Amino acid sequence: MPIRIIIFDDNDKLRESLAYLLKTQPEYEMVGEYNNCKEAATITRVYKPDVVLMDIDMPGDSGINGVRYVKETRPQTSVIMYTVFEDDEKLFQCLCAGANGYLLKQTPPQKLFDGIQEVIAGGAPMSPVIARKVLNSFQHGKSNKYFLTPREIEVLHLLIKGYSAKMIAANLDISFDTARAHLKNIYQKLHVNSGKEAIGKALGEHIV
Amino acid sequence: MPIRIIIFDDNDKLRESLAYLLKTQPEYEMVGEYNNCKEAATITRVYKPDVVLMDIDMPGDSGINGVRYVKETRPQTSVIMYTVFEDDEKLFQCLCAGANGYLLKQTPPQKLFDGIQEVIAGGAPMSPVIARKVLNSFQHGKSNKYFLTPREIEVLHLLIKGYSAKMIAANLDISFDTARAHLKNIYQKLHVNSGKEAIGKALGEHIV
DNA sequence: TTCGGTATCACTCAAATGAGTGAGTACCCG
DNA sequence: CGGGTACTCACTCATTTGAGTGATACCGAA
Repeated sequence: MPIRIIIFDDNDKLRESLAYLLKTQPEYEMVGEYNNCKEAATITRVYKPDVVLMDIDMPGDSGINGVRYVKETRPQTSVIMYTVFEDDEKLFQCLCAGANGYLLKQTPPQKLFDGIQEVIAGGAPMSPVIARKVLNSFQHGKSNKYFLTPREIEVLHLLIKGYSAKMIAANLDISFDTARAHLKNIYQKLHVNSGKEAIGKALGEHIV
Repeated sequence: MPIRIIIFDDNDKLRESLAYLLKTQPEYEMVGEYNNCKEAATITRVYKPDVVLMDIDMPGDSGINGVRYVKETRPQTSVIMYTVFEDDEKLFQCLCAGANGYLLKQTPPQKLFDGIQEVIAGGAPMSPVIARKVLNSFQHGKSNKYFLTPREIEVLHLLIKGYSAKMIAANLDISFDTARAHLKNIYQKLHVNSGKEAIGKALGEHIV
């Protein structure tokens, strides 16, 4: 059974030649090509594609919204971004919108075919420079610019898990008042005045 | 100039056969292989490898610490995790520690070679299932599987910012008790029983 | 029109929390 | 040895919070 593919790209020449290229391969079936993604939801619902190739820069709704339309309508459809942008902002917006792959337009056709196969197999094809950016985004290690002591970090971890002072005391085998003392010190160091603020700050600034 | 490679893996048989395999390729130079990563920092400083293949499950320091040692000592060295684990926890710990790639041990040799070339070229080789996990981690698509109402989402946002019930009431221009009523409903829907837990759950599960 | 959901508000009560103050022990480092 | 830091614990006090109960008003769907 051929892989059903739809392309959204406002560059007519590129889109058509890409469609032509895919049609020459027996394992793919082009079920649609569009120069905008306004109707992406309807199109997806009607044609049930296995794979969608989505450009970003299109008139009207951008491809970032296009991803949302497709994934909200039919989550099992794999969406591969196919664009010239290696801009961080757009990249992460696409990923957050649920894109399953991200290939730059400089990708040679054979690699594009590989990517389609990979995404069908449950993978996530990415151009090397993109994959690197994605992994780099994880390297924001705990800074600890607030000079929390080891014990305070332990307490903060439990606090983030939603533990009350009493539970923290029991968990660390210290007295209730000691747990509260640690919490007070943590709040001072983080310049907050409640556990809720501390949790927000800790999670937001990746302190832990 | 050959690519200088070091392997850390406590499986002697696998490590040695891998080293042998790499030695047969003229473009690679094996400059070391170790069954633990205790001295990874020193080894990295002395031998200046271009690429490090790092297992996770090793006696003593785990490969996750190994990544830290290598990247702290010599950031320009690329570290590729090479392991059987596709466990989420370990995966993201490795990425946060600065790994530049993540290949499962089931990867055929040719793909491993490709991965080494890719990482040298500035890419981030990942096994398909890993790449998919990584991209999935970005899909903060507000799931709202807890059926929060629009108003409750507003309240939750303020709660996450550390606002007290009184502040939420003032901010939304509603009474103190109404704000508390919304909070109580939110806690019920999230199956928690404190604001701290709600914040933890909301941020942890990317509800908002 | 009735029913359900949402949003609003009020009251009570026990428990938890934040803030302040003080103090003892242990350890490392100079 | 002395000083600093971390960790521990106790007590008070006002405020906040979670939980329970009940009520009113609006709106859209059945």
